[in-house]
Amino acid sequence: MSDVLYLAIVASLKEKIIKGRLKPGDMLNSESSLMKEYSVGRMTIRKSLSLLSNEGYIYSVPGKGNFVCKPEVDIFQFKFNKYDGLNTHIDRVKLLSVKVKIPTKQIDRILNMDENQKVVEATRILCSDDKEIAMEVIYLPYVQNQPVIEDMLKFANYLKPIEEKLAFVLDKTINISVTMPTKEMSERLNINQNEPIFEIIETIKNGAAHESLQVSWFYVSPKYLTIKAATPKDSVDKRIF
Amino acid sequence: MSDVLYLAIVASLKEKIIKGRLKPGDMLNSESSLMKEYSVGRMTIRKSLSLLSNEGYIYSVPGKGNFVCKPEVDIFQFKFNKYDGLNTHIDRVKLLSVKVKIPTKQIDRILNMDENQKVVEATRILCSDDKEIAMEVIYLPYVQNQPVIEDMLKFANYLKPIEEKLAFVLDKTINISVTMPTKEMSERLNINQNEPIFEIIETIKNGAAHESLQVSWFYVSPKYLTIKAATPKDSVDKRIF
DNA sequence: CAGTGGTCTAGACCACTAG
DNA sequence: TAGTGGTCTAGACCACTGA
Repeated sequence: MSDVLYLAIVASLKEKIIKGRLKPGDMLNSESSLMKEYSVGRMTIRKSLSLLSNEGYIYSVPGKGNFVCKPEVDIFQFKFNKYDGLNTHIDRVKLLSVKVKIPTKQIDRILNMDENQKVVEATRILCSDDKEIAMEVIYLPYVQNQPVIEDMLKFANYLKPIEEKLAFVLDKTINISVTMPTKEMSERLNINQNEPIFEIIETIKNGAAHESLQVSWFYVSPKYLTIKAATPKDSVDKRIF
Repeated sequence: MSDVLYLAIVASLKEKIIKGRLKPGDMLNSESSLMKEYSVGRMTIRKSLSLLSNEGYIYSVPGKGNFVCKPEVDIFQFKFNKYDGLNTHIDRVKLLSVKVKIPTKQIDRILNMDENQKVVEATRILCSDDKEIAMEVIYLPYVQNQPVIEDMLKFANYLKPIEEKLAFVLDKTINISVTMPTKEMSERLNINQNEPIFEIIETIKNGAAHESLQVSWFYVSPKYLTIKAATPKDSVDKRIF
């Protein structure tokens, strides 16, 4: 198979699992048995088991042994970005309004605000090729002496610098649902009032600081968005050891 | 921090990355430097680096060094199953029709069928609490002398046994979009013809055998489905070594 | 060429599990 | 008590990189 010992062992064990000779819940042979079976040192066996574990095939219980996982077949992954993930390219942003408001209870709960802290509410239209294709309402905590936020909000993906800076600790969640456009939306986005639109609620948090950065409501016609998701592949070739 | 050496080193390096003292693209100190820096053996350092690599913080280039990743902030993960992932519970299935047909070009391409092979087209209604809430059209390759497929299709999640058997090699993809119901659907599902519905196209393949098992069109009202997705957490506590 | 990461071994001690 | 996996060390050889 492979000229790398631990990969050959991985392939061999994986085959046993896939072919069903090892079933979910079954215990693998002990590491010392496997050492003899494959005529290798312990660390080589452990490297193989480690790879299988990372790929979701097995898990280990200290003092007992290594076991085949009960597989999960309903996990999907997809890549999505409001600003460059649509079927068309955003080339202009119209900033409709920027207001400082007292947050509603819902916003307050989501953003986990301080007492009496206000929010900035920004409403924007995203355009592609001079057509208005999406609308979003953004809420972010208002901090006094903030840098000129309005200039910032004129950029479609104004969070990009922050995202790059905080990338390793960013927690994002999105809720995707469907509604009918309000009158304003249907006029703005030039769609029929009985054509459905996606409603995507996105929250962005700094997971390390447990601090909410933003929540937004994003509306776009299904014309411009399809969610394509797939079961994740084995995390290939990750460095172990 | 931690009484386990490699975890303490992971935490230390992770902090440097999060705090920005190590930026994307930067090279980490070499393994031998890190050995001296933390006063541990090489394998301990490598175990730490391995964990960081698995969690997407770093990658390594043989002959050069270990580098901080350019982070990916737009990957989302969610769990979804047509049959137990809705806002309500499916408790009955009405099998409307099962036909053997010559596949359309689209189906033929998706299922990658043999010449002249036919498909089974099954149409089903999924009910919850005696309301008809979802409709699906399933296509699967027709093989002669097949076991009584109609009995099977009366079970909502009739693929479950196959999924469990093939779990480790199953590739699923779903496309989520939105349309308006056809006349039949709106009558069947008792929804207004100008209420939108989710259209979910799912393909299921055996990734090991490169064999397509099924493709289906699934229709459900947004009332019963919201997609909730989030950025994946660090793959916690995976066994390495 | 020296330095880097990749693979692999042999051996050690520990905490945990089960009979 | 014997066996299991978890952690850690010291040392070896390799292929690859860049000066």
